[in-house]
Amino acid sequence: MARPREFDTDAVLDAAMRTFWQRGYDGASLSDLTAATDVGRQSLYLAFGDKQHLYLAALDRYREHFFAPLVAALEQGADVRVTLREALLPILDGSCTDRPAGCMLVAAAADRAEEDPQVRVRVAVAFAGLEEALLEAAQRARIAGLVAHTVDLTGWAALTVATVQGLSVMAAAGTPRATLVRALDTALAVLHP
Amino acid sequence: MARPREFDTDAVLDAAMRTFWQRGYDGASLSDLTAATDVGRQSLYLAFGDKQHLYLAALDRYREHFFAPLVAALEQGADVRVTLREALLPILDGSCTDRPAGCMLVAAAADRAEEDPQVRVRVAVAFAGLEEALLEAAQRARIAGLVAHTVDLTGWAALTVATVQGLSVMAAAGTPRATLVRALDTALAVLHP
DNA sequence: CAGGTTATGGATCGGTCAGTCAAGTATCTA
DNA sequence: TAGATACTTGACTGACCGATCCATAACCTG
Repeated sequence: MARPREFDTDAVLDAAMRTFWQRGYDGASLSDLTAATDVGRQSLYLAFGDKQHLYLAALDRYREHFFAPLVAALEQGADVRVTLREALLPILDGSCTDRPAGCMLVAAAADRAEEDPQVRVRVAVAFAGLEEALLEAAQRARIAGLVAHTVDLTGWAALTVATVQGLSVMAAAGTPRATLVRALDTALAVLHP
Repeated sequence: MARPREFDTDAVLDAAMRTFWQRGYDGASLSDLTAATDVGRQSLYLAFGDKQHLYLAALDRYREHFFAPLVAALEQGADVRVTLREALLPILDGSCTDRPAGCMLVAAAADRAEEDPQVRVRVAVAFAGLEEALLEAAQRARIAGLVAHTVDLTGWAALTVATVQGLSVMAAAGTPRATLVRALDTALAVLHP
């Protein structure tokens, strides 16, 4: 060992994540990243490799901190409608000032998946996991009599994932909150018995 | 008058539209655009102004040629489910080789709306129009007894727009066709009486 | 045909990008 | 304390970006 790092890797990764989340991959320049992290160019390169790998690490951190908890809550048997609504409302409006609008994984799908296969895989795996968790949670709710028997739950899970993705894009694009919330509530109301 | 243009403005705009559609605003460099249109740099600038205005013109052309026909079909009383399905299926898979995957207006929302207010307005107006057309078409279908009385049509219209946007993003990101079609069909099935 | 006007194509501009290099500095181990 | 090791800093590289300049070519009008 020799001279230790002057920065905290987790904090730097968090700042980088928010920069990518807000501005996208191309929109976040190395200058933006060094400014946001308060870490020099070369130190970033030594610690994380190139820009692509820093982005992948930031995306993994996003999944771990913001996406996985939603999936975990669904898997642990939380109420589908309550869980989804609580998880998504902060995404939909700009009122949540501690984070950028929209879902970073959806943004990654929109502006990075086509060019970077590793991003494509991460996005696909994440949303496949969400869809599966939604399906199983809805099936449990049906057994408990909380969901109508006329709803095709497989289709509903796919529909809900697509809706969440659409809501995320339009939230980041500035669509009025009311429209987004109405769409979300309808998707949840479909389940009503 | 003096020397006339050597190129057809419509054809050039069409090529530029497809280039922006496929690669996004930042991803489409002027070199890409001159290559795709087979028109020189300076000629593009004289004919369309700068890159931003060329993009706006391309976006308007997209709306006119690909988006407006869907809205018009809905307004003219075509069957909601059939019209939506026919319009969206070509977007969802890569099998439609005559155009890039996904909806250009959704792509514009994702990667350009935040920076360009004119793009934001165009996106908002277009999807507000789609939502209104969907609502009115569903209301007419309900009167004709083709739609269940238990569905909140206002919410369904908002939900469907969000779903379409989500499908578009994930189609462009390479999500398997089957998942996308299932989500679309479920959104349409919600209307069933 | 002459004069004016516009389109074209190539060279080039300043600026920014991701990424690298090298010199200096701080810390650990022996 | 000496030397090895690793981090930091800032200047720098080549490539590409959007945009502009300019000389030339093509066309219309009078």
